[in-house]
Amino acid sequence: MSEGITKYHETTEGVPPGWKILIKFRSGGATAGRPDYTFVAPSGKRLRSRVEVERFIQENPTCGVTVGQFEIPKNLISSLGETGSSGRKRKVEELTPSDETSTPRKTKVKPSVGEHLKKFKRYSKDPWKFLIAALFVEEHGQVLDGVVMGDIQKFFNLYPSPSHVFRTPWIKIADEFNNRRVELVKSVCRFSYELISRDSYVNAIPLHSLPGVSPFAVIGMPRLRMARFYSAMNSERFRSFVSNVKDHTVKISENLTSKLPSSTNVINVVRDGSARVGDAFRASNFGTNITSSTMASNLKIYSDRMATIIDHVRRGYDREEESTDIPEALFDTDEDDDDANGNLHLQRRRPRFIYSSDEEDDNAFLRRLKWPDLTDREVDTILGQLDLHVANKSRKKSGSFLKILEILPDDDDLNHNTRMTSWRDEDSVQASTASPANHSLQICFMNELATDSDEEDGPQSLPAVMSKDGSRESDFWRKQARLQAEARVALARACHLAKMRIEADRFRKKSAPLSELILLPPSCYGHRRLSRSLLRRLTVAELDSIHTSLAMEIKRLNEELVTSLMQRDELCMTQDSMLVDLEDLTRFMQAKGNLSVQNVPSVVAESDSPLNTQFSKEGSAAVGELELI
DNA sequence: GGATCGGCTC
DNA sequence: GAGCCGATCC
Repeated sequence: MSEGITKYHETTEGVPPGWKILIKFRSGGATAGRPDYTFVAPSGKRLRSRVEVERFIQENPTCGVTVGQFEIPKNLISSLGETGSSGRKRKVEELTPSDETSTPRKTKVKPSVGEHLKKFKRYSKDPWKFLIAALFVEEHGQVLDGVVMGDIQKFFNLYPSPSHVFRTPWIKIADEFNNRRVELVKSVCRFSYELISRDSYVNAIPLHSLPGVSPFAVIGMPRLRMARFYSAMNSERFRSFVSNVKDHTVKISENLTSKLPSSTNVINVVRDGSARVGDAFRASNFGTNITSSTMASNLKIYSDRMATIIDHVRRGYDREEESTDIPEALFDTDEDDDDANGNLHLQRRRPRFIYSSDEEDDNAFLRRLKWPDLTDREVDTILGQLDLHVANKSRKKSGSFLKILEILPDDDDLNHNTRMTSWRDEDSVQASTASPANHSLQICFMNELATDSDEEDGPQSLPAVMSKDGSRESDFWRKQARLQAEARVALARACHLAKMRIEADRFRKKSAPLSELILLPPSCYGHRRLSRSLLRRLTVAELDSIHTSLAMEIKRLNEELVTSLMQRDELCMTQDSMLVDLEDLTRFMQAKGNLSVQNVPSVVAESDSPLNTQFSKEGSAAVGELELI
């Protein structure tokens, strides 16, 4: 009955003379062990079911048989001793972690859907893995099966962390899957790039506007959990925004208030558990939009928040480096997702801003980034504020350049966070601390408090030089010398910080994917540059769209360049005039010093920086007073 | 077009 | 779980 070479069992039972039945037990897959029957006609025609036999009879009425003559010999199946159910059970037990290859079919045995589900849910302990796995499922179809689970496992074996993806060209990853999942691989790469390089996830929206919510529904992942997942990823921003809305609604400008309804609605749907994944993300994203568009009116609130965020990021990163633990889940996987109140527990866990897997080289990789402890947006914000204040400096006499520089990160400075937090605080108590380490800060407040009168040691003592009292005058000179020394320190520091800033700018520009500069068509997702081969694959419409975007970007950059050049000219002129003032003042001071005071520290007034121009301003005031005498 | 496996329907 | 049929590989 059975043929030795093949795994076929052949019988003539249950079929008319001349016909036969081939019985084959499946050897692999989720349905391993299940028998397949093939009816073979005398002509050799193979039919897979009685339905096909019936169709065959209808098409060949002369064959002289009826469908009633065909019956699967059940007794034979059971006597062969290999039933579908027993086969499947056995195969499930054979499942091992290495149960995946590039050919998911044939040799490998795969678990049941239930097993797939269990395995899939294990991925939820790692947000990145979970999302990648969900994308695989989404791309593959509606239901978990062996093929997609094999591919997922294979993917994670090859690329166990986002940084592995980051380091591998997407085309190579696609190759690993015989280019069967090209679009998916692009999405995965794109998301991984973002996950590893920043703490906001622009591409979460495009990813999930694939019918991306469905996989979570399919596998029973409550939407709230995903909402929480995204909220946790962005929780600092999200929290900041919620606080803004809650605590500062009154203070927020009309412009911002006009945006509130939609944002708060989004938050509410997240809170009451009816949110979809995208809603949670958008809710957090609203926070960034608001800050960018209304920063001017809400600057203080925002800068405080930013300081907190930066503080958290920095501390988070430091701890990241110390820790070798496997990344913790962003949420409790075993708890009930929809708790009694349906509330998100945003505060429950400290978010992880920079993904780090358990591989050492991840940290090495992250260290290679020039500003690993600040996200692009934060750098943007800091630099944006810096630009704003540098631009305003020439117009506002109270603007303090050094004060702004204080908010830039300084590796040697452990106390930066404290100062960052209060850098906008007009009533800061630091004005009176004047610790030796805070030279530049002290100078800041010298400018800041120029009009105050309650500080004895402040610059308001400058007019004291008018006094004929010799001790007061020498006090003035001592102060001047000290301030100049401090200024030099601050200048050296400013130079260093400026270099850092330029480097950061350069790094940001270099690392900015093309998609951040222009609007790319969806088929370009996952690409960091427009290669020739990629362009060849695009349609004319897509190329036209890219061309338009590039033209717009070029125009914008040109305008930006012109503005910057004009600004630079203006600043140069201001600086020149201040230098002249400073020179005059120095000459005057030296002359006066020679006349009235014998023992005066030499004054070196070489100046090529904004700091000395600040000083020259104070000096000019002093000159004015002297001339009155 | 056969072989193989997934997955849907009943 | 059996039967049927689609999808995919070879």
